[in-house]
Amino acid sequence: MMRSTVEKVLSANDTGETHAHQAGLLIPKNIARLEFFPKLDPSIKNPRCVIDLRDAAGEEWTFNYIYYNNALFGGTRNEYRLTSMTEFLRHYDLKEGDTVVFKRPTGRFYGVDYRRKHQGLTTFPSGRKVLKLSGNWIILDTDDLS
DNA sequence: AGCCATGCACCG
DNA sequence: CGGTGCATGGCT
Repeated sequence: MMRSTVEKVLSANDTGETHAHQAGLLIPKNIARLEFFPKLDPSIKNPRCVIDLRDAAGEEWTFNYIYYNNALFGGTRNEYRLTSMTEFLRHYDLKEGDTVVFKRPTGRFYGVDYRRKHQGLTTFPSGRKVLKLSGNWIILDTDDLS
């Protein structure tokens, strides 16, 4: 399926809040499989490519998209990452729980955007979202809040 | 599968 | 020499 956008809720490690000097976010395999990002050749070790992006404010960024795949070469790694995102994450002060949105490129540039975490937004095991307000009021079905 | 963590190389 | 990212190991 050719989706036009993908997004990920940032982990603490993604944003650097755990003080891991890891600088980027882990891409879940199901997103990698969409081939939303360029396909990386698994026959070579740690294949990568550069991704040019533009955000809603018109700022341009360059991330690296890497497939750490040494598991296919006798090691233990088998995961995708977008790296070199520190500048972007700091520029918008993105934290754990915030969401980064990627839009399929029209020309040379992918689109990047972000959405702040709702304060008090939680997700029930059923997948239903709940926004807690003051005074014990809550809002159910928060799809239209985005 | 996903997140947390780190030794070291590189670079200002 | 301090900050950053690479490449990898470790834990859940």
